[in-house]
Amino acid sequence: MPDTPPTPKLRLREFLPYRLSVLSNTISRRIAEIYDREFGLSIWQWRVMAVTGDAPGISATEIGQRTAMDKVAVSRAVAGLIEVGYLERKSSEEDGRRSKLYLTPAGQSVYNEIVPMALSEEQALEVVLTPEERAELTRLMEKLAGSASPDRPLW
Amino acid sequence: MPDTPPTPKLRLREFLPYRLSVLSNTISRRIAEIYDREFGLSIWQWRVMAVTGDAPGISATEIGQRTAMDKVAVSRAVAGLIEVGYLERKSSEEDGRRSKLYLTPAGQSVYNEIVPMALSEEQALEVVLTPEERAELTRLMEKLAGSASPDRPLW
DNA sequence: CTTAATTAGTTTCATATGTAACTATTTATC
DNA sequence: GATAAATAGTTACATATGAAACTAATTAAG
Repeated sequence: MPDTPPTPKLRLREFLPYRLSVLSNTISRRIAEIYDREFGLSIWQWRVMAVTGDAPGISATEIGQRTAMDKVAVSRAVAGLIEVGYLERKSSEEDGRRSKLYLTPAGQSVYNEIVPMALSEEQALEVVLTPEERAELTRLMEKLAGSASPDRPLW
Repeated sequence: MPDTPPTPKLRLREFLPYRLSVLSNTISRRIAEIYDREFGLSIWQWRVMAVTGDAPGISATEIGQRTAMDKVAVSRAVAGLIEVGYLERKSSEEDGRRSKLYLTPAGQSVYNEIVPMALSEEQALEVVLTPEERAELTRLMEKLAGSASPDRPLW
């Protein structure tokens, strides 16, 4: 009678998907708290502002591609930002389905404030790493990203 | 009249919190899909099973600490697992508030099946990294985790 | 002891999120 | 050029999640 193979050990704390998730959530929480407290923005709204500030006239679909958000999330974030007056929508001449998005002056001003804060948060986080380590981390994350979704766009 | 300082550039794709979030979500999604399809388990339920399998008799509060889940999430995951018959609750003799959790035979059997799958998913993911790179990634993530929450328990 | 403060865990309620269905417009096919 | 297929974006609905209130049991303080 054959033995049943013993169940291998798994310790959650050493399990990569778990460790990544906890780390990412810890960081996201911290940052979300700042955006919310300082500007009343959700992470999603902040992402939309970030890419719109970087590429004025961008469409909702493009925002989705650049932010890894699905179209419903983009739609909601955009609606909220228009509501509070940070974003403005113009419909595209060439394509009536599409709309082009722009920061309003108020939105631009929030953007100008939030970007340095975001960058300084990132730096505060990365301060424990040497420049070489940061580069290495990026490289390793890229490798993992490729492994996790081989069909992912290469940017 | 002083110039206003120019807004520094921020590209979301190069922003560490964003990159981490996208990577983590990509991986979590993939794995969640497997647990759900194969065993009808959510990520949270799987985490509870993982630590209960590793430490039978554990309490809900301890599960929360080990899985980075809040007590509401633990409570719900445990309730669901008891419902489907994978987990059993005994109340503690010493402390009437506390309850001790155990995998049922059915739960143990799912556990025995799921652990190898989880480990092999992890390996499939990490296959693009050399052992040295894996160690380095762990080290860098630990550093970041310490930076992100300096008060975090040291395990 | 008796009362207050703490802790374990659950329930409630309000909000966030994802999937699918929908509208409007554009592009492709015949 | 009419009709079908595809695309951009929104809406509706069902479920997930988090914060706060709650219950029950234990521990601390007087």
